[in-house]
Amino acid sequence: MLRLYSTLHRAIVPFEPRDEGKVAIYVCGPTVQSEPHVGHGRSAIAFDVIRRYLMWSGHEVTYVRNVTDIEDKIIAAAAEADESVEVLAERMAVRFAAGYEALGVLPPDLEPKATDHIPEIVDMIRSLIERGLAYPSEGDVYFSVRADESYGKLSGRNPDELRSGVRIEVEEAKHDPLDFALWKAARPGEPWWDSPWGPGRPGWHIECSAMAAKYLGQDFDIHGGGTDLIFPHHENEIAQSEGATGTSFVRYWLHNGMVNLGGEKMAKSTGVLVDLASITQKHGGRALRLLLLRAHYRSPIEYSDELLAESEDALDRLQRFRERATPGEPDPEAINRFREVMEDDFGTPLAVSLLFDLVRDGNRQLDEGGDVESIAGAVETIVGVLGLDDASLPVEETLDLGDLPSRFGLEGDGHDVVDRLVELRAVARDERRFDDADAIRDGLEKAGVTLEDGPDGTRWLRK
RNA sequence: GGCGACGUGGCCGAGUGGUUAGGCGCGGGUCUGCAAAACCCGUCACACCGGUUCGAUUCCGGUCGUCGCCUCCA
Repeated sequence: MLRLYSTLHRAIVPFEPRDEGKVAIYVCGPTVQSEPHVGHGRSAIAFDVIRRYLMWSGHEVTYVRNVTDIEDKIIAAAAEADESVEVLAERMAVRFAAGYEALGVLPPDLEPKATDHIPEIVDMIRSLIERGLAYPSEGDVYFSVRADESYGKLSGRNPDELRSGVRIEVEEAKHDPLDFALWKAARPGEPWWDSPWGPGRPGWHIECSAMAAKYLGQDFDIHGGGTDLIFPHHENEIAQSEGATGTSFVRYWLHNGMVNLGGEKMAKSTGVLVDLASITQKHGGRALRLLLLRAHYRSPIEYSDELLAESEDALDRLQRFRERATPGEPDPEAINRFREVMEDDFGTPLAVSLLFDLVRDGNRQLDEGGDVESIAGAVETIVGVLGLDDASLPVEETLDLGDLPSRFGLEGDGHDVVDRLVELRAVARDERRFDDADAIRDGLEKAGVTLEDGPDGTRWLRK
């Protein structure tokens, strides 16, 4: 029985989907205003693993992740880059897609864009006005927070205690400082759409409510996003969706923890961030994926280059075992254990621990000449559900072998030359010319290539 | 100020009322021509102060500290 932590329940609760055997998931995707950073990767990976586990454990999953392609920040970024909002949004959407792919994040079943859903958004706003929960004002439309009795139930905030009034700009047409915009009147030079309230564009919260309703209906199973979205974004989504329909919006709210850098939250706005593409290119997506899965998805996690390097080493250990073992039918005991830790709020740290336990057991048995098909099979299963294989490897850089090839009568610095050098070293060792053999090994080591001698010959890997 | 999370060994990071997390690093050993890899052994852990208990790192209370949200944010 799957149990998961729901922010709304504030506890780990049994998971009971709306429809038996099916799971409908909506995860807040990016606002495509700039390049993705590690924090975006963490959220994507957290919910990707949740999705993969649910699929693997026999659920039919519908996974929706939106793209917010109209927003104040995008408009500002487009103005600064001297290009249209559409072009900038599309350019960044492509960057996000590349980042997700490098991390092995499965493409969503549906990836709706805000700008493709203006009619749905307008309809929802209209319903809110009809129900007395929203009001037009000077071309804007606002949600009336005071009219919503249950407002604050997700974030635990009491409207009377919110200090929102402090920073309200004078020109805003709100009746109450707590109210938030559903529709914003068009300003000169900005994209706009027609509406019953005049030309304008949607507010930031309403798109998710409208798109989730369209593709997943009401009372769907899981809504995900970062903890930084709990308030106000998800609180407002609940207010809008339940206000417009009078029915429950979402059954379980899941939130991933933030990625910190030097103890501070990674964020575009503060400039405290590490660009995702720079990491995936140089180190591959797998190492970062493993790094992130070693912590529970709800915990804050620290990022540093040292920690990434550590994960790379751990990944090497895993890969070496997988190369020397032939997988067969997975060991049922290991699979049960895996299921157990994952059913407990998606315990990937324990799953990773289990993975390395299997690696050690497997290596030991291989050393003793035993059979490890079932262990290797379990490893493959876990690797698959964690999505480690689908993440990218580092981009192969050219090697700098120096004068090593020429010293042994070879040319070039490609991988074929490395293969030839390894062969020459084997000959030298057979002839007990260890000076030559060690010269090749040391030279390769200097170029970042490590040799490992095994019973089936020598293999090399880049370090 | 309000809401919430958290303080674990050299570092990261799980977990538990009394018994091995795991990874990385470090020390020793086996193997190896020497290494690397692999395996084995080891490496004074649970912020502080009270309380409950036969027994607490694990439960309760307090203190100190860190982080997130309260404004756009994964």
